[in-house]
Amino acid sequence: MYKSVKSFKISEKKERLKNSLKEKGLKSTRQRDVIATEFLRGTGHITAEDLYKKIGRKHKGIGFTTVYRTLKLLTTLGLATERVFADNLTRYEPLPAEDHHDHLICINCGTITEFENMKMERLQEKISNEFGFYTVIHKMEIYGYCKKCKYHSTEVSEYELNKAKAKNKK
Amino acid sequence: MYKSVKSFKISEKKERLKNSLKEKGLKSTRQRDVIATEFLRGTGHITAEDLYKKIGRKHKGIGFTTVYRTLKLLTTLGLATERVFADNLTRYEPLPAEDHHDHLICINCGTITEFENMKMERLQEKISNEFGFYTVIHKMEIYGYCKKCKYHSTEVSEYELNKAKAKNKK
DNA sequence: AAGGAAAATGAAATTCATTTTCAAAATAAA
DNA sequence: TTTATTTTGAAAATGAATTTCATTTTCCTT
Ligand SMILES: [Mn+2]
Ligand SMILES: [Mn+2]
Ligand SMILES: [Zn+2]
Ligand SMILES: [Zn+2]
Repeated sequence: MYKSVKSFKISEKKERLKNSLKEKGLKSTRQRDVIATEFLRGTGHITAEDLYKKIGRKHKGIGFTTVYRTLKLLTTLGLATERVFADNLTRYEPLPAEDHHDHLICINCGTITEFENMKMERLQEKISNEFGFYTVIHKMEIYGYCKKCKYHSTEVSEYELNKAKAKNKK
Repeated sequence: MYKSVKSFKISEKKERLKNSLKEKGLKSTRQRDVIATEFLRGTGHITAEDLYKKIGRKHKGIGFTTVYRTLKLLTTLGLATERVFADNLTRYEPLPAEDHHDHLICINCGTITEFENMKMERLQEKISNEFGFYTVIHKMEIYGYCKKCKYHSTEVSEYELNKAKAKNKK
């Protein structure tokens, strides 16, 4: 039977999750399976809140707390990573991604584009060394207008708008 | 009378503040003067909370809210800028600084070191362009162990410790 | 299969930095 | 002064993140 590359990777990760759980004396549950599956299927950069909503549409009775805790768990187990961009929300993306990467973030439409640049990595390391630093992680984000939004930037930024909405909600 | 370069710059900035206030129909107050002075004297990367405490020692009766609002005001007027590092606290530093700069942050002692690297700036711009982005700002932070802390990292991170303290306070 | 210990769940409560509210005080123009 | 406008600051509100705890579920052992 045909199997896409992506679904293969997902099942591989789910296998890894299952093993890690057993190894640590933790339990496999319906909730963890649903949450992990839905999360790993996604394109990443999702908040616990949004994943909770996404799941809520298809599956009944999975609480926000469990989604939140499962994302934390996946992070602990090396299957996810946390990202905090300028809107100060904690987002998660599946790991291991192709490789280390940084982000371009559109302040109009919120689109997040990933990039990887070895020259940049080496330069960062060089700078770090110059100051006698030992680098653990780095964060590199470029904020601006994406290709699509570049020429329409007289409108109110949807990204800013979302922040405003988030504030006014309820 | 002798005047240091730095105090000259501070009075220059305070002059600018005074003018901006008048221009916008805002008022000059004792609080704003004290807060601006104390802030501009500092080395930057200070939270509203810490500036409030620092001021509290010398001057009586300046509320946290006013410190908070004055830092926001200075930011609006282009005399300060907000920075949010991995501990998720909003810090402020005087502007205009020498130039645009990025940060090296020690995850052991919390020391923040500034650096400026033109090669890095150009490379970022190049990457942005490749994706058709129009760059507005960028964020580049390197987290690791500083020169001092590099060889003592078996101890509990003071940076982490502060986060813990912050949590347990009260 | 039961039994039982340990872990997981989820609604509700808590935390904590940030932001807003509002009544009283201060500022500055007339 | 007088008066309109702004500022102040204590207290309240906000909201995302985290914790609590009673109940339920898992899964290991008889
Ligand atoms: Mn990413
Ligand atoms: Mn700085
Ligand atoms: Zn866009
Ligand atoms: Zn250090």
